[in-house]
Amino acid sequence: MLKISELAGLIGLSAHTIRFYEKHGLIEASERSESGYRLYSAADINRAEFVKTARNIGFSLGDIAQLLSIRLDRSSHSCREVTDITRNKLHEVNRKMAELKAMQKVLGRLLDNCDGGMENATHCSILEVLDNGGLATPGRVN
Amino acid sequence: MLKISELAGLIGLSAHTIRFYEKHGLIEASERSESGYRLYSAADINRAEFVKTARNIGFSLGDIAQLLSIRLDRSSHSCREVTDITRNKLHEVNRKMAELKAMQKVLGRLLDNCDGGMENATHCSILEVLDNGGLATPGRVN
DNA sequence: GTTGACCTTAGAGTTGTCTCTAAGCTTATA
DNA sequence: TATAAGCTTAGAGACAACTCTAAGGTCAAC
Repeated sequence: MLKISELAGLIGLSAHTIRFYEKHGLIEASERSESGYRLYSAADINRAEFVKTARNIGFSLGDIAQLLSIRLDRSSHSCREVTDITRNKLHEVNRKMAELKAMQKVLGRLLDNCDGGMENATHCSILEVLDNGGLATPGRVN
Repeated sequence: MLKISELAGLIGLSAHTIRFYEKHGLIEASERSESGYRLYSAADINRAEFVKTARNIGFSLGDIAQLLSIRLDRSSHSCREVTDITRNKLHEVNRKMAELKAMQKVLGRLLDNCDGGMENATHCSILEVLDNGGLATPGRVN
């Protein structure tokens, strides 16, 4: 049985974060010492590692809560439920990527068209673009 | 001179958001009516549009505050300051993109290896991966 | 002169994920 | 036995960027 900071060291989360996850139902200590310290069993550790792994991949705490409830009773959930959660996450990631790509493109163009020298910003092309409502016409390089 | 909801309609922000931006120094109404209504001049409108454009591109409110202070007195700032802000933003976007790409890759592999059928999740390969600390060995397709 | 849309303010609430604090026990070490 | 490190709790604070509410004043139209 591990104490909270031992678990924290093992899985690479702070004790604070572990308590926070506990409050949200993600991690639990199946026992307490006489003095009230949380004690983590092997099963608790596995669960905590599951949480950490899922978090590393990028699942939200809400996603993880769902995955955990499936994991807890695999036989009464379908594999499909798991792939749905995963697919939704992938879609979310794809959406964000698309947004970031658009930003990347615009920022890149802004920089391409601006020399960025130490002279003053009176004719800064980036400020001009911002003043004119954005890159109205697509840049030369598409 | 426009009232707040007129400005809101013009630039596509809510009146709430405009007041919020004002509180953060991004937008201002250079006049007030006798009864205290905000009144926006052409210059105010340009400024508000600048803010909206920068926001659309993805600059944070903090970035925009900096850009505005340069815009307000272009001659005492260098073009370089503007490109620095832009370049920092681009780096941030690149970092996030890299994170998302990693997530995309892992999520894609998880889905590839899981049939996601309606049978129960006893042998769900995604749960197994999560239980085993992630995709330890790189998948076949690299 | 009344209705209804619009305006004002200060301030609270939202979402997600922590992060920290205070005040007070417990345990290990010297 | 003294000290430091570690544990407990409830609850506050941080961050970004809104979003909304309450309570009330103003204005245009009919």
